[in-house]
Amino acid sequence: MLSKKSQYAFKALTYLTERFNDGPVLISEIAKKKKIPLKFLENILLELKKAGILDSKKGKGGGYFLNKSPEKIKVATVIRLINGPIAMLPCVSLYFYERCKNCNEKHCGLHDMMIEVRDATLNIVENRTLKDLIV
Amino acid sequence: MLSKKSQYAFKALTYLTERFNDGPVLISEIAKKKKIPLKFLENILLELKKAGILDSKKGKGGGYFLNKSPEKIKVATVIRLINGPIAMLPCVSLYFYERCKNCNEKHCGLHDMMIEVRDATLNIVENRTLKDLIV
DNA sequence: TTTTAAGTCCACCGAGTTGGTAGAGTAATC
DNA sequence: GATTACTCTACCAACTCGGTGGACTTAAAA
Repeated sequence: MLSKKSQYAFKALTYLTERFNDGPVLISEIAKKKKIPLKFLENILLELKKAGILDSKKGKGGGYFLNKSPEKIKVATVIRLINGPIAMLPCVSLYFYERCKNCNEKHCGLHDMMIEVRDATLNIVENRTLKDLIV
Repeated sequence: MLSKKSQYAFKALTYLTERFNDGPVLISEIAKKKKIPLKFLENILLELKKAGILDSKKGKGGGYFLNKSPEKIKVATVIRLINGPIAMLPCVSLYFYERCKNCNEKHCGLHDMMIEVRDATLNIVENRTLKDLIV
């Protein structure tokens, strides 16, 4: 399951995608419209900014905005950033790989199955962007 | 990601699948062979027993064993039992469904995408059993 | 019938994560 | 210089995860 934080992140990003090219959007506006706790949203947006997905402007007329166009921000990137690994096991993760202690990965049925699951998931989330999330 | 508990559960179940029809297997044997902390494994096996997947026998010659044949125990069942929802969002979960507070589910791109992910995953884990995990 | 092997059960624990809040600081604009 | 709005640090409660300790119960064998 995606954490609440991830769910909030996607709501906020969806909102910023709809507002893309409208200039900076206030944190408070996003929080209000998307019903996200304000201070918690601050943390999330800051994290997204540090990762280069968002940028911000201080002072009057300031706020947050997407740093690239929505079709260049992959869903998979956001999940990995806020939620962590997409794979179900560390030993089948591409970005968070860890060797499996007690199976040799060559003859492990669970391993093989989880690779299939990972690929089926990646096939979707690697090929969708924020733009695909607005209907 | 599957929790460590889930990973241990699968290791133990794999072992019991290999030993199916050999009679009860000691917790201590499973723990040793699969390198799982003994007391933690106790909890896991007990939980699997309460769910009807395993059964046990007390006293000398006792131990744990599968309650049904391995090809009748689906991977999806074990994941849901020990790890929880398979879906990435509560609003697209079949067994742990919760209504989405801030999207109407009819016009939510994230929702639609996560249904695809769920189905791709279920297509694999609903059609595999413990028997498929041994190679 | 006593011993003993083995599972059962329950309480507890430390560390980390999640979800969230408070408030001072800093930068940009008017 | 006042105002606006993001930045940053610190903090918090609740929960989960991974794990332990120990008393209890059952059942079989001696």
